[in-house]
Amino acid sequence: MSQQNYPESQLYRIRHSAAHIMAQAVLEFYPKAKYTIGPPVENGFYYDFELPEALKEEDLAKIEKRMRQIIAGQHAFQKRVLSAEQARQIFKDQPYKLELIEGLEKGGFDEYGNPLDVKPEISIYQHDTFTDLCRGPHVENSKQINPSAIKLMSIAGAYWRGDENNKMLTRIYGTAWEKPDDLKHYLQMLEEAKKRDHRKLGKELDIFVFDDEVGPGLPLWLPNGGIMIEALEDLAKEMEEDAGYSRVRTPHLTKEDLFLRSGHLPYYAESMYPPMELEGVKYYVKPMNCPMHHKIFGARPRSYRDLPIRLAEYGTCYRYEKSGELFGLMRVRSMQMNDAHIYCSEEQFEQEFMGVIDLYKKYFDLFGIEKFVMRLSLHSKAGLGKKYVDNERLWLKTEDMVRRAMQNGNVPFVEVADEAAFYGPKIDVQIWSAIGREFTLATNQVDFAVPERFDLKFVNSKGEDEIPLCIHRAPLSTHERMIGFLIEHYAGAFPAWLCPEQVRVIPITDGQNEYALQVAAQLKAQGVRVRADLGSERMNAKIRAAQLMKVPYMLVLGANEQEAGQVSLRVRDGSQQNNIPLDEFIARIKDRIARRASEL
RNA sequence: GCCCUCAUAGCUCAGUAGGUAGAGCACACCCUUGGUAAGGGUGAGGUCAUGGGUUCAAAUCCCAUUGAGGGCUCCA
Repeated sequence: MSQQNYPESQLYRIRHSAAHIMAQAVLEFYPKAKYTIGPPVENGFYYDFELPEALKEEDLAKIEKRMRQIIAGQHAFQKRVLSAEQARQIFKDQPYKLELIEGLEKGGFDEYGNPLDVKPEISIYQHDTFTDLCRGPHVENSKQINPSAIKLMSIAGAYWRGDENNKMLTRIYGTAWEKPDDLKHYLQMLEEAKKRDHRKLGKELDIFVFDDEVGPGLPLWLPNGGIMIEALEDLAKEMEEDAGYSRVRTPHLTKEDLFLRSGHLPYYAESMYPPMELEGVKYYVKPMNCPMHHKIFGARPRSYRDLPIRLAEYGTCYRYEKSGELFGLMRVRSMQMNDAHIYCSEEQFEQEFMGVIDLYKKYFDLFGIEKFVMRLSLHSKAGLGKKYVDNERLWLKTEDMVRRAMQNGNVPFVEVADEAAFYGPKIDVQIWSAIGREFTLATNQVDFAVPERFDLKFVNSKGEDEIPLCIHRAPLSTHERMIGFLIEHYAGAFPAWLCPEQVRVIPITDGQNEYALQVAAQLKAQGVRVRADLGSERMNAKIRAAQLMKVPYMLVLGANEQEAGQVSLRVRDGSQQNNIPLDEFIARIKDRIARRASEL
């Protein structure tokens, strides 16, 4: 992200000032509105209001129109520094502003709640009839905003100070650019992004569906999705076998006792489906596989000679995500996780942890994933005991172990507080969906707490019992999120090894139907996923159909090919190679698939 | 869960002064036998998400429920 200088840029000023102008317009329409904060954001700005009545989408047009009038007034933006007392006078009818002033007076945080080293001065910005508590910066004059380069985008709800216990405010999102062309490009880009949205492509490519009677967040994988899942599992199986993992299998249900012991119930109960009770025993559907793997580790006495023990499973889990949190395949309620738990000694930790990072890299190279950020997710003192295991010393120790391992391995990462698992710090791989929403794709976590609760131990070289560390990892995420991501990453044009249908055979006339079936049968015998299109459409229409389904290889067969035992190849990119001997094509496609090649 | 928006045929969508539904694609059948992104014809398909209400009359207006979308909160 080259946004380092964003807060100093003219664009930032334009957006910040546009936010003020929008607030002025809103206050003119709703004089009783209370206004809160309105910062620039990545592609625009927003402002949060408490309004006396619900704002409708159609109201945006009139607000936008009024904004253009205000801009045309060529108003200067003037800053004034003042005392807290003076500020309180000015905003005496604005409770949110008074709360902000109080915070500024106390120091330590700016008006958005970000920590500050020095106590901030209190300043206001004024233009036309509107005055806001604000540290700036702004444009000098509203004429520096191009009225044809702004647009109000949407209305949303947002909790005051981002806390769901607070009142929900009305947020208006807008976008603003230096030139009208920039706005146009931005809007076009949004349209393009929608085309690769996995929810749209997933439907078009017959990969998955949701059904009202099955339930929200519970995807049904269609045959094409099933093939992709198996391709990913084959990949994971190979890679994990090479990396010394053992595969295990565990049930979807367990008694309550297991989650009481693991500590998940108090921390995690909200995200779990409620228990079912039979013969006086409560059972839960599992939201994660860890406790079962711990039980497998603990099922036998372990020696330091056995370590590290790496237990892998594509485990199916169920999490009760709140209804508004569901998002296509990216956030679901049933998921199959590329899970594994590595039990190791402290001395083995760095090598094992970085072994997982290496696995990430291999996968990301294979998929050509370049836009991601590795995030060291740390605990927060404020959440100790509530969200996190209450042991500051072990938090600091394990966080430092991860930090040093990453540094020694020269792997770039960022650190973010208050994002850890309840049992330890982790490296999360952050990616962005087509429409720009951020997700954790893969994760690599340290657990310094739960092994002890499960009484897990191994006998060390001195003959003493020692508690192992546990690494939780999911490089291929869940099938749901991974496939959701891959659909968008490839815009549906998957490499051949992942494609549900790898070859479409297209006879030119029905005189070649027989030959087409023969060719398809030969490919199928070699393990290639192939379909012969014997419909009564013209060849052109069949090619179009195959292109729309993003089939990588089309074999066009006419009388010439049939006579010579050849095929004419049309590749998904539109290129053609005529008169290839069938054997040669089979050898070539088998090679591409076996190598999981990205080229076609 | 909360705020806003939305819900018409398998898909994409028309249907605003309330008068019991329409197109294209896909599908089926017939004709067409064609060289690299749509050949032609015919036909089948919807109790307009569900449940209430207003009205002589509701896809259309009102309420509730369910589901979806944009955000917030929360997370693989």
